Amino acid sequence: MPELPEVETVRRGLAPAVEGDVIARARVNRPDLRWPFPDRMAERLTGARVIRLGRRSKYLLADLSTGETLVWHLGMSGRVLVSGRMLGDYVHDHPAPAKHDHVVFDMGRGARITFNDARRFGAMDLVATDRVESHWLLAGLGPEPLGNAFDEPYLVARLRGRMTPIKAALLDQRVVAGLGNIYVCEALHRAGISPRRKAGRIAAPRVAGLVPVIRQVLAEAIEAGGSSLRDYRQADGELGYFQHAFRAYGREGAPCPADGCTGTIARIVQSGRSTFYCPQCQR
DNA sequence: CATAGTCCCTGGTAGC
DNA sequence: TGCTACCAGGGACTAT
Repeated sequence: MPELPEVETVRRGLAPAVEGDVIARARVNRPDLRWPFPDRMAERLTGARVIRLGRRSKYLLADLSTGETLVWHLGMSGRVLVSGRMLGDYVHDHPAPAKHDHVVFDMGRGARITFNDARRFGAMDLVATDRVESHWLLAGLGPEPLGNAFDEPYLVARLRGRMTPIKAALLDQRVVAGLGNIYVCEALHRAGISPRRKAGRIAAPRVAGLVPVIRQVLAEAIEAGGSSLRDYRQADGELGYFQHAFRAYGREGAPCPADGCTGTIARIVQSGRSTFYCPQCQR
């Protein structure tokens, strides 16, 4: 799935196709993804104007003229494709209907938005716009890593006393919202911190050092249009290219790219997921 | 509360 | 165009 940079890339690609436009017709091809869709979702979306397309963590948030907000998660394998016309320009032909095209929006200005999600871990819900922040999926999320609330004193305080490995702590969306397996591995590699170290046992200055590193790696990934491994694509169908900049993720057995390091990237499993790191320079 | 493990689902790939 | 095992970007739920 898309982690924060991928969702932000999708948001940027989608916004010009939908903001200010009306959902002329919403088609919902099945009753659920991870959870049942809200009652009468297609009817509630059809005719609504999209005021703004925002993002919180890995969630897209489409504020509608009806006073509701569409809360949209792409899960692990969710893809969003824009076809037809965007801002008066032809993007490309509508794709042939494909397996796992679960929700399709035909916009008034001629864009078509297709949400395809093979694994169906994605989700959509509708909530009153003035209560988005208390939606059950969003209420417990920690600060945005690129926002002002995520700073060195916050992270140090938040991890104090925690016995869980730093890898798991950074994946915990209550600590910081939007990091996933790839960018946690990349941030820890850049910071020179072992993913196995207990979060609360890392010297405060080193924890503090994670803050700018996390910001930097996310910013670079957004700049690159995200990382394309299997499913992820930008909204225009193009691949992101940050995967070519990975220093640790997916590089088991390859030489560590850190300056002066002669180590080899290793793969271990932590809480059931792969962690890639350099045992030599990440301590 | 914090933590670790399981499960949801499909599809791609490696190995036989 | 065989079969099987394993792996995958998330995260809620359960048990301890």
